[in-house]
Amino acid sequence: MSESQKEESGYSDFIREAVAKDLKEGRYKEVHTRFPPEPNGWIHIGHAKAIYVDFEVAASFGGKCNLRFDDTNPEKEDMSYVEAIKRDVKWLGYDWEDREFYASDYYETLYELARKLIRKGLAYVDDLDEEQIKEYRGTNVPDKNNITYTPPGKNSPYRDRSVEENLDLFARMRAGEFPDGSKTLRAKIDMAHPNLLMRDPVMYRIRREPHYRTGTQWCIYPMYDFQHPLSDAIEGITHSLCSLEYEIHRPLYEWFVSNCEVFPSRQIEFARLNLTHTVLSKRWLIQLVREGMVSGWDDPRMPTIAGMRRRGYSPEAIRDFLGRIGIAKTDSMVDIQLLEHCIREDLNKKASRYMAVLNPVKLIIDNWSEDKIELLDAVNNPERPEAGSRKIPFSKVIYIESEDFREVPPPKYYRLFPGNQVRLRYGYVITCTGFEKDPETGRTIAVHAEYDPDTRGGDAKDNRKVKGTIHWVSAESAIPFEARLYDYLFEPERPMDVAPGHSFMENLSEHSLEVVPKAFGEPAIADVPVGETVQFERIGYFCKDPDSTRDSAVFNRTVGLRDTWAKIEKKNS
RNA sequence: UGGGACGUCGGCAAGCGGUAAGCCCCCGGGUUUUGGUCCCGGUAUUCGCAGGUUCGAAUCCUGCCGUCCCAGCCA
Repeated sequence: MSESQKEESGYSDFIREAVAKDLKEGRYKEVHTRFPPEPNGWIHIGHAKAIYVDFEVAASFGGKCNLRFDDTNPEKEDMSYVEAIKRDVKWLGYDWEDREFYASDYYETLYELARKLIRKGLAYVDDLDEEQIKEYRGTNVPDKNNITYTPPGKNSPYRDRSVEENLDLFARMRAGEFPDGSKTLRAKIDMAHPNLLMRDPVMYRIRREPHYRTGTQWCIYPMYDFQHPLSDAIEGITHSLCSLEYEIHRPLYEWFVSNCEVFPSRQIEFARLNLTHTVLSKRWLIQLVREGMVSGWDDPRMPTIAGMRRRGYSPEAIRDFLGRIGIAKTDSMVDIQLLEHCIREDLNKKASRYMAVLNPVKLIIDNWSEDKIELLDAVNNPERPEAGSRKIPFSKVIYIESEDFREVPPPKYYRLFPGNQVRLRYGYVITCTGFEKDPETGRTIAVHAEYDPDTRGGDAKDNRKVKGTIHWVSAESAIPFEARLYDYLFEPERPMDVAPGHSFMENLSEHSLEVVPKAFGEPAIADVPVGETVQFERIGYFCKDPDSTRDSAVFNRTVGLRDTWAKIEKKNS
């Protein structure tokens, strides 16, 4: 949906509807959101949806969106992730201006707010260990095959310590007097609450782990539920948009807001993105990287922003996709074909056309003189005449795609076969006169044809119909390159649906990458810059990979062209 | 046998008491020097199910059923 349509149709999603209502009723005077990634991995298309929602909702109301690193777990976070996230958000087209924040910058304020809660008798230092906390919470009561959390929890014996003792203990926790895990600061809410998160949640834990930003300055770290609403408050966030799994955290979010008496941000939850044939969870992506199942975070098969960029996706196509899937509360699984449609649509308009042959077979034009080379005109982009044209050399021996020749044509095949006529794109109309086979393998090693001199450029002056047009590359000037043909990372639509005892790793596709070590391209491909996506006519879109060197190019297949012939052939078989 | 949410076409998703938008996929047909693009046409008598209210219900009420989330001192 375009911006103008959005305007016309009022607010197209429940979040904008709610925000508009808040503004109208005076609950907030402006809109201020935030994108709060944890710097513990590279961001993927699922985060892109959150970024899109956070930035675009704010923009719809003339508001701002902050970038805030939610870095309160020193064990997993580091600076390289911060840099990667910033680069990717920027690349997607979003600008947080000077509002780059870190939850770790709020540690001191957070600590003071925790003391405030202690003083109000709403927080206490607990000596229970991890196991005991779990036990006292009253969870883990199995029932048949289900699990029930019905039983109320029990109060910790340390729950009623005095304010003074709590203040003292908390200060000593900070000072490093107690070993890791020996004490926690807990909110005093209700151990019988039906919502488990409200059963005295942990606010601080002791962890002697250097933090990538604060170093060894702290040995106590705040937990998400305590830290997030307060970080939002510190930044004056009006709408704290997050995914559905935080719905159950909202009462806690509001408890901290009201008891700490801070700016009341409103948390609204929406469904996170799920995509077929891939996994969208940092935890699983990290596993793929660590176990070497992919070449890295930016492997073109990864649903990471960096992977998609390297694959050849454009930020425009990704944003278009994000706009089309909508924002709602229904758990959903979006067909990856919609993403592919978006990139094809974008690239169809933008990508320059070239000819390249992935699976070459020689075609010899017998009535063409031995050393004659002609330069022919080829249109750079039929969708954009202003993109101009280029010259491509034509000679006696050319390469064509082996699939474009059949000794015995299947029904409806209108490419090359003995006796048939076909047009060489931007070249001549030729007639197949024969072919040579390797006596040992039975494979076709060369095709013979004769050209019609009256068809230069591909136009048949008479009105004869030449149904087929095939691409080609002149052998004498062909530029060899490596093509990496990518396909879905996972075979099944839902890779996480695995039988008990099995891993999603078993669902990795065998043909997610097929390397063609020696494909041939027309001379002009040498000038394609790294990172640019082009179309190889009749094949698909390809992006020049950074692995390319001066004399050997690598092209990644972004996505193939729609292939109607493949469908017909499949139906006939 | 707890709590929180969600169920509209194969997949997303509008709809907000007045008689089921749109997009992707799929299937036909046309144009075409990419079997690409583009264009035209076809795809839910029905909204998880069952009742009820109403002149009128996907929209309101009641009850079922199904799916997801919550048992980190992760976020």
